[in-house]
Amino acid sequence: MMPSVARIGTPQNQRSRDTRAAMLDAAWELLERAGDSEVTMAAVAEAAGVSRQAVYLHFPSRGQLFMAVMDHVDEALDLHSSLRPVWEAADSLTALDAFADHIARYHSRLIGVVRAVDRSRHGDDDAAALWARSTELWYGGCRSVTDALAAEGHLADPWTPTTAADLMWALMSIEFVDDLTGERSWTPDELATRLRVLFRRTLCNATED
Amino acid sequence: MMPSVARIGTPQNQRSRDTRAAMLDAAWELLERAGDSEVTMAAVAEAAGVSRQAVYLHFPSRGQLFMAVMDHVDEALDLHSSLRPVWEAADSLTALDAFADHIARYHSRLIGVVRAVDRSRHGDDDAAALWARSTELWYGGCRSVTDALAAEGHLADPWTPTTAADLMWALMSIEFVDDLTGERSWTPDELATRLRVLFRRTLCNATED
DNA sequence: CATTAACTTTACAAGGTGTGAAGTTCCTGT
DNA sequence: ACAGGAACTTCACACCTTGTAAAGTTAATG
Repeated sequence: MMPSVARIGTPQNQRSRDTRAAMLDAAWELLERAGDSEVTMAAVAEAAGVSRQAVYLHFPSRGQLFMAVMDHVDEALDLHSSLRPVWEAADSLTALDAFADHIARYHSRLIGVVRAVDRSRHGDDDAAALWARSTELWYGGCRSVTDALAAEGHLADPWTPTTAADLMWALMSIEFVDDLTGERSWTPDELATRLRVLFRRTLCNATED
Repeated sequence: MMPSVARIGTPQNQRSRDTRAAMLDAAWELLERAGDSEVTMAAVAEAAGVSRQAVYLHFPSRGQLFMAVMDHVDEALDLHSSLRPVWEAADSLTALDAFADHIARYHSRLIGVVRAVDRSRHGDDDAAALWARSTELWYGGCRSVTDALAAEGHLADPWTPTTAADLMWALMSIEFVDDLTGERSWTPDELATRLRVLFRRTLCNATED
């Protein structure tokens, strides 16, 4: 007989799979609507229509819940298809534009979740690990684009593939996107257009096509 | 006889002024060194060499303590002198460069404090008010620069004084500065140089002086 | 129809914020 | 010199959060 702790996160019958999804949806909805300090385990449980303890049957801690929400959201929003135009771009300048679009349109929908993971990353080692993994992934995307830019001779003067990737990575941070789409009320489309301008002018040699 | 609550924040004799400063310094030091969730009232008290309750004699809440630290830091770091080159610049392009320097050199020293105020801004109405005031001030600085750029005909095509100020304001956010100086290990000087490049190329017509 | 996973309810420990009140120390003014 | 009071300490408490524990209930499954 397995100890009950081994079941956490992997319940076996149908009933629980629904409940787990309900919890993730509830947490997601709460995170996008309220500040993450208001998204307590009790609030998530109530929004999902279960008891507070039931949440702990699926997620060992608050931080791990948020991590699961992040995976859930990546799947629900189809991260892979949002990035496809970047990888399938014919040339690096097109990839750069596609990356600006990805940041503006995808990241503006992750604000609550990513912020929650960020804030629970101190003290929760698993959340810290997920954060590191995400950061690496995101930075890797930037780096691919800047490497391509450099290879095609588009990278302008003071920049190296590394420093250019650093900048792009900082510009895809949640706070940056949230400041502009939230506080300054830019629409995702406006953000996309202006990020394209920023990337092309700041990082690339003047070709203006 | 005044009720004792009216004394909070304005003690009257010498002994307490020293203690208050010690608390502010202790909180500042802790905030720059540790994550803000570790900076508890007890930790601040211990670092300042007083009891936890003594902190409440000077600051009614954790949020208000952080607000006071922010004022304290602005004074200690001489905010006004850091901004002087911006206001005294002969032309708007020089002001823009000076603003990039200010962001890189000044904001990189505010990271812990500003983040703490940001995070205690939900639930603490006073912290929210201070945040709004700071935001307005910072945005006002950006707007002055972009207005000057527009007046002198330097503002490039898609930008208006408003949207350019929005962007500059987002680029002076703590997270952006922290991502680059912390995670990506840019020095403040490197950040200053690269922000100048970004601002000049993204926002200004090509004059390249 | 017995088993068992999933869920509920209740209880609790630990640690944070903020309030309250009594006691101590030391400055200050008369 | 000494009374008053401001600043601080200590102890105690209410309330909220996370996370653990255990016993009871429901319902799917074999």
